[in-house]
Parts: sequence; C-alpha cells; structure tokens
Amino acid sequence: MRGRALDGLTRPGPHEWCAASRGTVMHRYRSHTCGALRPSDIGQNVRLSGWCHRIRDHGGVLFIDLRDHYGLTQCVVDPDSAAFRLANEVRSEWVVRVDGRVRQRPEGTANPDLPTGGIELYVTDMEVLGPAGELPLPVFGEQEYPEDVRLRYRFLDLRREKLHANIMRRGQVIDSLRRRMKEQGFFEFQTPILTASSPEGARDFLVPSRLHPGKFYALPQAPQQFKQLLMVAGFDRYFQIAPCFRDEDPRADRLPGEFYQLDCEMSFVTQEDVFRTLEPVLRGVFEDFADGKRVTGEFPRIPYREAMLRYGSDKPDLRNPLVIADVTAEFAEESVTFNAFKNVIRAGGVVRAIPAPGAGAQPRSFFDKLNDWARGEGAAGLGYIILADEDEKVVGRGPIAKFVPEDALARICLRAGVGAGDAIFFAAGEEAKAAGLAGKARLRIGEELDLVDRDQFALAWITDFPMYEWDDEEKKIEFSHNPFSMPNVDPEAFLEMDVTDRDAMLKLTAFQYDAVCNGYEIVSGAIRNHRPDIMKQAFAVAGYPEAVLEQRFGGMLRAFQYGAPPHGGLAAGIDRIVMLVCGAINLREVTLFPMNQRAEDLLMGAPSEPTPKQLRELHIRLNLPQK
RNA sequence: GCGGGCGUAGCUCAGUUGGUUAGAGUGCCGGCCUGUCACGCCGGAGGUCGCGGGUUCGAGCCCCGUCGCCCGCGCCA
Repeated sequence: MRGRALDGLTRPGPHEWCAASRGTVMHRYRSHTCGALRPSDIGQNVRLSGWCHRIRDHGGVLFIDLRDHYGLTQCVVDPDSAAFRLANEVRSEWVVRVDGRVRQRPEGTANPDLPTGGIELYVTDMEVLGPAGELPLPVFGEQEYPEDVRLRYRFLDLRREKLHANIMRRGQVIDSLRRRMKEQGFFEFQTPILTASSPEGARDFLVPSRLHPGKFYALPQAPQQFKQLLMVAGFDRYFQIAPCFRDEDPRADRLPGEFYQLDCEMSFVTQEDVFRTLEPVLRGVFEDFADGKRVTGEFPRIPYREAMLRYGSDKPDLRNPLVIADVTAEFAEESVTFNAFKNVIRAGGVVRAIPAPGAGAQPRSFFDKLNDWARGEGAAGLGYIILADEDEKVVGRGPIAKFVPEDALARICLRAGVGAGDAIFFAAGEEAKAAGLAGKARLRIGEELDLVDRDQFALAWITDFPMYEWDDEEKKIEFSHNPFSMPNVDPEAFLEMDVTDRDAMLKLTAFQYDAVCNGYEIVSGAIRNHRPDIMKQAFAVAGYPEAVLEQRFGGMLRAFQYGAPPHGGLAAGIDRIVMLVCGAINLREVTLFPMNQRAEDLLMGAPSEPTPKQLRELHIRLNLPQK
C-alpha cells in the first residue's frame, strides 16, 4: 500500500507554498506536502501537516507515518526531541503539524515501496490541530467494513486509499470526457434542475411550489427535452455532465435517487454520424484508464434481434466467447423425440443451444449445479447433451441424448459450433424467456469454464431496438424506449401505415441504440423524431390521441413547428463508466456520498421531516400511512 | 411490495448435537522496548449474542414475530 496510488497524480509543484530554506517566513501549516520530500531535500527544515496514518512506538524511538492527499512521510521522534512527550500522546487519524529536518534514512532502512521512502523527517516540534476519538472505521488497511458504518462515517471511508483513489479517478474520467467532447466541437450547457414532471418513464421526484399552492416542480430524469430544444434553438452541438433524478429502487449498478450522465445531442446528423463522432470519445476514455487492458478498436454493431438471439441479452458481455444458437428446427424434426421441447415448440416457443466447450470433461455435479441454478431462475431446467467421441464419431450422452438421433445431433453441433469433448445446454420456452435464460446460462457457463477474458473492455453498439412492444399487463402497444425516437422506416411510408396493424407495428424498429461494455449498458441514444406529423402518428400507434401528445409534450411539439433541425444524440452513464475503469462492482465505490438501498443519506440524515412552518408555507398537509 | 442472505466486543470474525464463566485477531487502556514501516513482547478493560416473545431443567444455537443492512425480483420512456 505504501505507494499511495494518488501520489504523483496531482502533486503540486515541489515548493508551492514556501520554502524555509529560502529564508522566508514558514507557512502556518506546511512548507511541503506529505508526498513531496525526496533525498534532494535532505538537510532542509520543513513543516508538514497531515493525519497520523500509522504509529510505531519503539519506546526510545517513535515512527509516525504522516499522511495527506499527496502521500505519506515517515516522521521520527526520539527522546532528544522537544516533541517527544506530545508525540507519545497522538493516535491514529489525529491531525498534526510537525516541524523538522529532512534526513537520509539510515543504511538499510529505506523503504522502496514509498515515493518518500529514501528520507524521513526528524521532528523537532509538533502541534495537534485536530484530535480524533476512537475510530468506528480504521483508515489504515484494506479490511472490509459494513456499508452502513462506511456511509455514516463516509468522511473516514473517503480517506482510505482505494475509495480516495476511485473518487480522484472519477474526476479524471470526467476531465477526459469533457476534453474529448470539446475536441469534437461540443459546447457545454446547463439546463434547469427545477422543471416539469415528465409523464413517461420512471417516477419523478417532486418539489412543492410555494408560489403556486398545490403545484409541484419535478427534478429532471434527464435533460432530454431541454437538449432537443437546444437543437431547435440552433446551438448545433450540446453536451453536459448532467445530474439525473429518478425515484426508482436501486441496484448494485443503479444508484438510488440521482446519478450523472454525459448527455449530448447533435443537429443535422444520421445515426452513422453519431457513432462516428462519439465512438472515439468512448473508446478514448476507456483507453485513458485501461491500465493495460485491451479496448475494442472499432465497435461491432449488433442489431437488437441478433443480440437477443446470440447473447440472450441486449447488453451482451462480449468478453465471453460463447454464442447461442437457435435449434428449434432441429428439435422439431420428426426423428427427434424429446417431447418436453416438442411441446414447447408446438406452443410457439423456441429452443436455444448454449455451447460449453471442453465441458465433456466436467463431473456430473457441473451439470447438476447448472440445472439447479436454472430451476432457481424459474425455468423448468436446463437440458444438456455431453458430446463424446466413439469410433471416430460424435455421440451424445446424458438424460436427453437418447431422444436425439445421430444425424440431428450432428446438425445441432454444427449450429452450436461444438464437437466431441464439448457439451451443449438447451433453454426452451417462449422466445423472450428462452433467450433470457440462455443469456444468463451463457454468462454462467462462461464463468464456470473460465472462458471470460477479463483483460479487456469489450465495447459494442446495439442498434435497431424495436419501436414498440406489447404491454401484456395493459394489453396494448407501448413505446419500448422513448417516444422521441425516429422510426426506422421511410417517413412517408410510416405516415401511410395502418396504426392498428399490431404485428406490423411491433416489427418496426427505431433509430434507437445503446452502447455496451462488459455486460453493462453504458450509453443509450437515438435519432429523434423532429417531425410533428410523424410524432402524432407514432403516438397514435400507442393509442394516444393528439390531445395527449399536446398535453404531455406541448412545449416540444410547438418547438418542432417552427423549424426543427433533424437531430440525435445519446447519454452515457458516467457512474457506470467510472465503475468499469475502477474495476468496482458497486456504484457506491465510485460515488462520494451515496445513499443506501433505502434511499437514505445516513451521514446528512436525508430525507428528513420538514418543520410545520415549512409545510405551512408550501400549503401541504401530511397524510401519512397507518402504521 | 416480494424473495434470499446476513446481524455475536469499537471493527473483522469463530462459536460443535441446545449444556460450566461466550472466544480469537485487530483497535482501545497500562507496562516494556532506539530503526520500524501490518514493529515486537507482557498485562487489562471491553458483550442487552439486533429487538420482542415462545419451546426447554437449560437458548448465541430451535420456533414465531419484528427491526436493520446488503443482493435480487417488481420498477427502471
């Protein structure tokens, strides 16, 4: 741990404050930082301030590792020093100021792991600037601690090496994004935080209006409409490091309440232009922080349908080499007699095959474990065939092998790209469910067989998302992403289409795309629908009359009637990108002051009860749920 | 809202089939130690076993309820 990762990244100039050796007056707190001193400073009288990181008391001699943002310096005190008595009083995390002389460490005691390890500070004077009580959370060491303690004492947690470095890296990622966006001709804008509730999407956070009793502002879920209005206003290329607020329940990769997006939009562009402009930004930021990992050169472009078939996910982890195949036709063949799958197929379902290269050598427990896992996922199970070599022919083994004759098996193997020594797993069911199960199985098998290449950032565009989807609960067609995307058909042809033709509508795709990295969705965007006539038609498909469109998106609709440029853009999840480049699996590891799973800030005590006066001013009376 | 996991010293954890006084490491306090860098050695304090109820001669352990945290589902245009 010695070489604090942050040391050297942001260290100020060697003697930024003042140098005692120049005979000037000593600064009140420090002449150098704790990461600054080197053998070239030997002999100087200096002043340091920082936290007592680690104290080693040898009775006659006392070592204090003094730490600040910039590094660690070993300070030595012995009984000859005037500071000896006080030095015996200090404890971990006390903040002290020390004066002393920089000296070479004795022969054989240099610490090569520390940038300052060639020297030490012989302390002649010490002052306690901020004593500390017994720590609920040690700063020293890599020990893991319960998250509620870490959140309550976030200021201590943030002193710790890993989190401190992650937060600095977050800032550097944002710097890199900003620089790259400006290089591409984008300009940064600020859009309102207090705005109107948007009817689509997640739940809004509301802010009551004092001046308008009974009315509320909403915090923006994203600056979506504002950035489109900026395009209509002729600014051409917009970006913003934008806070977004959504009242959703959190996940490990989704913070409660608020998160940040690199939000951008461009005028007079096709989807191709967006990709060409922003792919270098994304690739560049990963390359900046790849730390030896490979970064995808040209992003593959995978249509949504293909992603769902081959990877069973719209955010495939392409570090995993396995590719799912459709084997519905093979299991439908007359010679194949596995009725469980035949029934699925007859009911309109599909069978997907997940290759498991080399799994022929796995013990029975390997297959049982995966089968149990599939049941846990709510599936009937995960059929499998083990492929063995018998008289130079590939033969199947396992519970369902006897239902699949040799020639059908050969065709299945061809589709799945497997042979003797391998195995195949099968997911059967209604298409979306089977694809999803196959996708999860693909990830799991890839990990179990250790096929995942962890030394890379595998990026891709996912394109051609469906424009609409069937909402089974409401029994109606709904927008599958956002209602602002342009359908991927000839506009005039779209206007001619029969909006009640459900099948035709569900087949429509949109100029709607995501970028994915290592199985995470890190970007979502679209070419927008800037034509009121197409927008009216698009809403009609989802069963919304013009009045609803008017009521919900009146402002934007009006804007589009006064000369709207074709435009499109995207939003990138900054928190997730930082998480990926930090190698973290939890967003709280890259966020300064995150809220817990219940959307509470344990340090600041949010949310909190308002005072009666506040409520009165807002014309609000509480109607709390019965306990 | 639902499901799962966890909850024992300030912190990380162990705790057997239900059986004597609940342990270790670390931190804290005291003592020793002049070259450590996870310093070392000796001693000490520190516990509502999350909380409430139940079963039992006896509960950290079993049962019921409840609270808290995390993970997942629902949710996330």
